Amino acid sequence: MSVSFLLDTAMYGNPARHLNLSHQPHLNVYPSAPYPDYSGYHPGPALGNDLHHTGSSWSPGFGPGSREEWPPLYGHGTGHSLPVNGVEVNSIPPVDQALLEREEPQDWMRRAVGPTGNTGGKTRTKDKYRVVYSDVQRLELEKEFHFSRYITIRRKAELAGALSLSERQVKIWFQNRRAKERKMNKKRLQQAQQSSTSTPPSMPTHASATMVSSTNNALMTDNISTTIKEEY
DNA sequence: TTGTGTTTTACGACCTCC
DNA sequence: GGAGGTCGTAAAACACAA
Repeated sequence: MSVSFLLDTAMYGNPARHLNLSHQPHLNVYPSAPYPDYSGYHPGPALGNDLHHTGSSWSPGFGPGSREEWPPLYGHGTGHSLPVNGVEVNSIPPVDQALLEREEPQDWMRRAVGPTGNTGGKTRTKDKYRVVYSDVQRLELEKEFHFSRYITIRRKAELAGALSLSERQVKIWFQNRRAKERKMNKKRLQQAQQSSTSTPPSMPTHASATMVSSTNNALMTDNISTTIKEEY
């Protein structure tokens, strides 16, 4: 349990899951929910613990084109650090695998996929069908996602290095994450339509308002791909 | 426990763009 | 042709009610 709960409750207001931080001390790195409102995410004071994302708004335009000009996120010799609760802490050290991994997923990944990406046509072993990313890995991926739904080549490489994931894993994660968001938007839209047909028109709630906003975001994503590519 | 529904990784097929 | 997009899906991991 996990980041998903943290993020769900933080961003989606889903109380269904429970987080036991006492067993995951490393999560103290992120003691508070960095994204109070997922759909209506507005960077502000709440993002004080997210240095590399400050100064930009998470808008349907998905951030400034200057994103690539930022220094590498973690431990690339830049001395970059993340402020936590107003206290500067060292960047998440790539060498601290205990924080990054519940296990050593990359080991079996390398075995299963191999340097060429395939070992005889079957890429999934029966040992482990898939790995479970660590809380830190997922949190950092989420943070990046909330900055921009489409990760650039450079950021993908940086993030992969910082999180001990392959670039392919990062790419797939972003694809799955976008799919998740589309799915949620679709669900919200259906619920809104159902409620609008079954009940008399009423003032839009915060939820429905954010739904529309979020849906618009999703609808706009078709144009984002080209926008991001232009950054390269 | 266990059964069940949901979420999370990972992939293949297919499409678009350069 | 390669890279990366969506879409659909498989199966592990997980949450939770009974």
